[in-house]
Amino acid sequence: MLDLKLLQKHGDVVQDGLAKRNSDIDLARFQELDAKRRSILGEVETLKSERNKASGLVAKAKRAGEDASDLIATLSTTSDRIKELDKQAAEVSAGVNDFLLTLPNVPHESVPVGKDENDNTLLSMWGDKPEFDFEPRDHHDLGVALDGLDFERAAKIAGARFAVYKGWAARLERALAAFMLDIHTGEHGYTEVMPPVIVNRQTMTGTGQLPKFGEDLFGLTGTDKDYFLIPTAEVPVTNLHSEETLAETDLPISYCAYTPCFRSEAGSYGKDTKGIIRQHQFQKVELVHFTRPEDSYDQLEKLREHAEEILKRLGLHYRVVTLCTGDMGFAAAKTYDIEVWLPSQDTYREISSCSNCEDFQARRANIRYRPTGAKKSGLPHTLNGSGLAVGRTFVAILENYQQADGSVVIPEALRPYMGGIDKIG
RNA sequence: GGAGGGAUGGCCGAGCGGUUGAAGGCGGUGGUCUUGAAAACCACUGACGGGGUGACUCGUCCGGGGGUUCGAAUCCCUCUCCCUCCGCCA
Repeated sequence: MLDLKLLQKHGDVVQDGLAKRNSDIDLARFQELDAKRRSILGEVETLKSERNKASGLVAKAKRAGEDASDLIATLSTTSDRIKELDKQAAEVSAGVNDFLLTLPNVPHESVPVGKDENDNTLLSMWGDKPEFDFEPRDHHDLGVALDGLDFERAAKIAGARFAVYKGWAARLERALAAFMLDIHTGEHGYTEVMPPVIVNRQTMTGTGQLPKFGEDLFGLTGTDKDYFLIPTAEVPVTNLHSEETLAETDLPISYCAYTPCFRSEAGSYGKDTKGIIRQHQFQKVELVHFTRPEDSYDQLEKLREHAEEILKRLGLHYRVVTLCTGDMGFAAAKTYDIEVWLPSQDTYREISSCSNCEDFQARRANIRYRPTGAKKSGLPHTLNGSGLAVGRTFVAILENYQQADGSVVIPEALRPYMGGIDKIG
């Protein structure tokens, strides 16, 4: 959510930011609504002030045993008017709020302006493409041939876009998660968190999934609760501190969480239908930071480096791109995507997305912090990034480490987590 | 699932329908005293939003929402969460 004051005083800045995001939202309707809200509020607050004073007089009179029926009669009228105005104010405020909840974040000034993913800019590259003296196979065929991935049975028990991991594959998934968590908690200073993967509507609204993107989510039916499956651990972990005021000395707070993620993948029919690149359920290690506003862009660089470190240790070739204004997510002010090389597709695919949401989510979720010595509290910045998407890391390992005989070599760093084996197949 | 009990400021804990934003205590901050510290004593100490350069001022908030009333922390309804007992269960 954007700062109401920013919209009131610098609507042009917001309108400009929206334009860069290819949004055609018109702020005029908002300005009108907000002016109405403020005018009603001014009137009703004056009336309330009068009512409070008169109420005190009634109390005084009653205590003195005097008659106050005249006063009470006057108050009755005032009170009716207040009720009416309060109701109007609530309606208009709800309208203002609903509108605010649909506005995306304003891009940071360092973000390249562009229309879509073709305008993203290359930040860096690491490693080299592996060379094969044979035609590399894709992870789907490798996984099936090595009896690790079973799509047919997954389709039987659940449907399309699900997979069963068996034997070495299940072990590899678990090994990758443990490997990532150990590095982030042991070397990068993160605190591991295991949150609920089912959350309520308020939580989904806090990070920005709702009210606009409900079609991307799985909701739970057959219960009178308003429950949703999380699309990323960013949702429960960022909301961990919703409705709280943190001390400045608490910051930065850094959490990592390994959770399943659920996405309906509405509107992606026909995309990545083969294999486990795009699933309804996948596992991810997520990194989440709460920082002071002045520290958040330094923290974004660190966050990106933490995610990159995993790929370096696994020896996987990747590149980093800065997302342009037109390609960024709803809540982000700036985003780096880390893309890993996939030989079968002869291209780079997203394996991590690291974003600084600035105070956008903090304002929605009412996460505050109090600068040391300050009277007023402020809004911390929140950041999140994958570190990494485990399923896609699984894919990258299979494809990049495959051998001519159809076997797959286990990267050195991962062997302790795989019971010491150095090869699958 | 059944029965009962709760939710008040950073924490504990009072609170007759009428100067109660809320007693008291703890904690915190400042001060007095002291060589220093502790103790003791004194003062200050909630959040959010609006207005004013400022001293300041107005409004809202006692788990959430709704209702009764001139007036609600206090009465009624409802929801959520927590606790105790029974049942079921990993």
